[in-house]
Amino acid sequence: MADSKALTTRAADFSAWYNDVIMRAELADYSPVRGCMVIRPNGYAIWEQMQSALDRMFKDTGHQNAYFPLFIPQSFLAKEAQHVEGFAPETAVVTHGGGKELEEPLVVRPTSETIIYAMYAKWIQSWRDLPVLINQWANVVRWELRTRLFLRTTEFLWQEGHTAHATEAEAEAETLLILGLYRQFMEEWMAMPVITGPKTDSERFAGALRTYSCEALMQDKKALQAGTSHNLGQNFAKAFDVQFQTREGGLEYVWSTSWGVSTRLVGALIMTHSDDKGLVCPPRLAQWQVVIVPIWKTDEDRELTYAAANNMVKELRAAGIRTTADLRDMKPGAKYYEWEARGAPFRLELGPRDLANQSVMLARRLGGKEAVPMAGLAARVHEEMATMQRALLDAAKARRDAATLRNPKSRQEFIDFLEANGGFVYAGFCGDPAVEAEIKAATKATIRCLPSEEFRSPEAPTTCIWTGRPATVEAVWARAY
RNA sequence: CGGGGCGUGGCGCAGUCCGGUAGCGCGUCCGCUUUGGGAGCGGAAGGUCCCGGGUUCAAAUCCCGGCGCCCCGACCA
Repeated sequence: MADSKALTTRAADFSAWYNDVIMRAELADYSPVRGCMVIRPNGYAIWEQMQSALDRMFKDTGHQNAYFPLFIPQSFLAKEAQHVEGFAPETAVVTHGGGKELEEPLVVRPTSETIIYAMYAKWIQSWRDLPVLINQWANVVRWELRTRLFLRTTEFLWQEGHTAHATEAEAEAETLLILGLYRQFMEEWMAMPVITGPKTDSERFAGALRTYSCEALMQDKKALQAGTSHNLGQNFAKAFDVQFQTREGGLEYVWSTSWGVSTRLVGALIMTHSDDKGLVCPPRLAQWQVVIVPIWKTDEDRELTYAAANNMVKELRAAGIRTTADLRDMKPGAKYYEWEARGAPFRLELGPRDLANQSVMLARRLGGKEAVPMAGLAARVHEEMATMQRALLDAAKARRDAATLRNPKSRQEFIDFLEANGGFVYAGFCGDPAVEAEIKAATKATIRCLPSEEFRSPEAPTTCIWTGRPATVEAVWARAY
């Protein structure tokens, strides 16, 4: 009985477990359209929490939201050579509208640089118009060959920031500012530690000068690119003729950036924290931080516990805690299992015994149950949430660090670690793209990023792990999603 | 596109090898009893067996041809 209701375990089949968690928590479902998913209310609620936190951060740093069209004239994509090369193979193209063949096919945006720069060319004339700091929340379509719920779907939701600046230095500062915001969001809200740094040329965004990313490690020890921030240099400005008059009277192309995170973050959240009972969601992103389950036998107790539960909802909500009471007519045990699968951080069990004691049973999603007094409950819950938020980040960091190898002594140690353990490997790299490709072919591992200073090893590697030639940089390898 | 698996009430499956008029579990609805870790009993509703063709007295089952989805690779936020 219990077995048939249990999820596939992580140890048995990580990818089946991942799908089970999503289905059981009702985060998403497959749709009638291949590769496209339906984000169900429980999943969308997490995305909304992510959106509101990120949106606040963007606005606090001077960005504004806008909205650009879903359709892009096909010729626009072709204006930037690398961009079209990177995205043309995975675009969906509209050839007919209103029953007639279109004069020029319209591409369903895979990303919006091109149409946005077409507009920036109109809007930007003078140094006084800069910087332009715009973000949009949108859906995009990329015709991926193989899809996975949240991690890679044909259509996905994201935000894409597009900024234009007067100088190269300002553009670089913006790129790094956003990278920092992403990192802050991932660590402080998602409780997901990341390493940051520039990508190698082969992993760079199509059309960018430089791409920085946030890289996280999932519980199966595979890496996931969680967010990217691109310094586009003047590439798109030149392709779309976005010029401005400088303070000195000259004519120059703007320096621009773009950056984005997507609903993939929901997948990252799941694979970072969840367990064999289902979703584990950090309190700061949980739809319901507290779920109250009343327990009763008689009609009289039912009245009393429901009334107490409703009062408790009011009290906790007034204290800024997202709280709901589960008043369905089900056995309490059934509700416990359900809310655990859905990832509610805390459950308050409220029965006649608790009412008599003026206390309530607080059950933590991470384990442990204890009676706590009703007086001061909100303050207690706030403490518990802060503790859980910290515990999740610490645990994720510990898992990542345990799955990290620095400075392997030999090529064989490098290979063995990736084969046997997985995880991140920090090692020296000669910088040769051909070597990077060879390592990928041999080990399936790619360079996730060239780690920023704070992540680098205390002693910089001096030789390339693959060739033995002098290392030009330290790189982080992993098998990735 | 290569490899694997699967298409049967809302969901999960059995039945397919060896053709004989569709079954189980969960869920749903009604009633009674239950409710501090996945409730019990009784009753009820609900199916173009993915699609098209063929063989046959007879096809979920055999044959041919399609379509779709999932998983594993190559490509990618």
